Amino acid sequence: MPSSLPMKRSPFGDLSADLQALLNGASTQRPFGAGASLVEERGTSGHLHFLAAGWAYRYATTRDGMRQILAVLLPGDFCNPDSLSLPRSEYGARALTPVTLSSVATTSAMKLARQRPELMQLFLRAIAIENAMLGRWALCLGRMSAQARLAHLFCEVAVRLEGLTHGDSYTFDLPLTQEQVADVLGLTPVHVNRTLQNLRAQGLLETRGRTVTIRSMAALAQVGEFDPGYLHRPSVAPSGSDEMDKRSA
Amino acid sequence: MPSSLPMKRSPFGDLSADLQALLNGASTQRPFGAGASLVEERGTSGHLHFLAAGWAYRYATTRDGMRQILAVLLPGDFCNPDSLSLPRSEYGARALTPVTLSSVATTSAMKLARQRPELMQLFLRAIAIENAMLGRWALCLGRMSAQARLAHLFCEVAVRLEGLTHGDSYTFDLPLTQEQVADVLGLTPVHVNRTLQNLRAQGLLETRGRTVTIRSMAALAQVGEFDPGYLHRPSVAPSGSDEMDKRSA
DNA sequence: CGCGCTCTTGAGAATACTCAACTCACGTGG
DNA sequence: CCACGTGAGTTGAGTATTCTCAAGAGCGCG
Repeated sequence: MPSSLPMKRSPFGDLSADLQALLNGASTQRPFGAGASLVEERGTSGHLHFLAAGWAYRYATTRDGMRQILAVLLPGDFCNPDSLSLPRSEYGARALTPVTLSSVATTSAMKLARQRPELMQLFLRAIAIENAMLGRWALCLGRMSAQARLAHLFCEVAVRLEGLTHGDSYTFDLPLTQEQVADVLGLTPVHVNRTLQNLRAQGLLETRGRTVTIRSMAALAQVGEFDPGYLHRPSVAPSGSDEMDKRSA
Repeated sequence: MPSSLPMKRSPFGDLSADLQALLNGASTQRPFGAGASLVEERGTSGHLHFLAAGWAYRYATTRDGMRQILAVLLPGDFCNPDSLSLPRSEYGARALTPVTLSSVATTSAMKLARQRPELMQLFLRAIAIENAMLGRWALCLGRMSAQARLAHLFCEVAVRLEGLTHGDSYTFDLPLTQEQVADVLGLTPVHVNRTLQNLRAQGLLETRGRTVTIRSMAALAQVGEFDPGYLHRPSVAPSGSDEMDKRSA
């Protein structure tokens, strides 16, 4: 049931004409409820899923059921870009909020991509950015404190949302429970709770319900060693000139 | 200085004719000594580097100089596959042993790839596999014990080397110091040392100098929750039928 | 022979975890 | 309208894993 897409933008710049065509032409667009499974861990669905609306996450689990969230997915992200070249998905994906998913058979996507180098390059770029984000996250998991990881997460989400910034302060809704945040950070929910209280006590953050307010992005970025360059967003200065961390908490 | 490549195989299957052509035609092939910097962190070299011989690693660092190794690179791997679509590299790469590097300007690589869909798909697949490996590693860093991470690392390297297996036992040379292993695992060298002693005491491993012997891959894979499927190697059964973990330590 | 690098060991400390209980907000049904 | 149940957030106390600092042993190389 092709229909025109709500998304005009994506993290890869404006939604390219080719991608629009692919999604409008060959895709089915479907809603899912919060918590729904969008991609099966170790599944072989053969479909590429584009998150047209809503939040989701990618995760992997250990044998004893512990979960690591590998990515928080925002509108305009692909749920499983690697499905284009790998037969099976190594991770699962679930909806955090009600979502709208545009799905295309990977065969159709690749067929069009072979004809349109621009689309192919968009795919390549999408996976490369996933890579940069995962690499950055591995650095956080392996080498940064709980507090720094939490700060980094908030900074990243704030920047990716491109929320309206009032000066140096950002406000947004984060549809993640502390337990889910713990699964992103590789921590326990209890420890996330206490770390969050630290950040609040330092005046870096405020939370009311699911609404997060970053008091000073510069200060929080300092704590989380956050430099937005790795996101490769057109809207962010290509780095090198870091106006961001000239301040301290 | 084009010359014929020593590599006949790569992790992506036999080295495709197109890749051979690219590397033989437009590339410069250069040797580097152990420890040499192959890719600059945050650099913008504009070159794709193919590791024709030797070991290397990809890494990222924190502000205070701590290092996380993001990938161990073996012959046949690309050092920086994302250079194809991203202008700046988020990580650095260094040689672990003396290496031979085949380097191509990313513009040349992409130019050829636009003409040869097979090459483009090889690139896409290479990045997708990087992604799968990084995702798996994030799971290890976030949710697995020091012992499990170490076991996982040994299993992964053994499988990727495709070393000759004597029954269930693997032997290979690992040109990593314990400090470098610590940087892979997100641990301190001291703790790596002690964890290694644990694995040895359990009879899972032996080490003599840089030579590692995995006594029982099945048992070690059990400890490290290692399932080779995520490597997407042609030589490994596509998973589903796991003959690997029917045994325990 | 001595220097440097890696590996090893010890002891104490920090970070993060476990278990358990309690609060709070919210929605449902009696 | 209120009792109840549920899920999320919070708090406390004790524990475990991992880190830090420090020093010593082994080994290769100049």
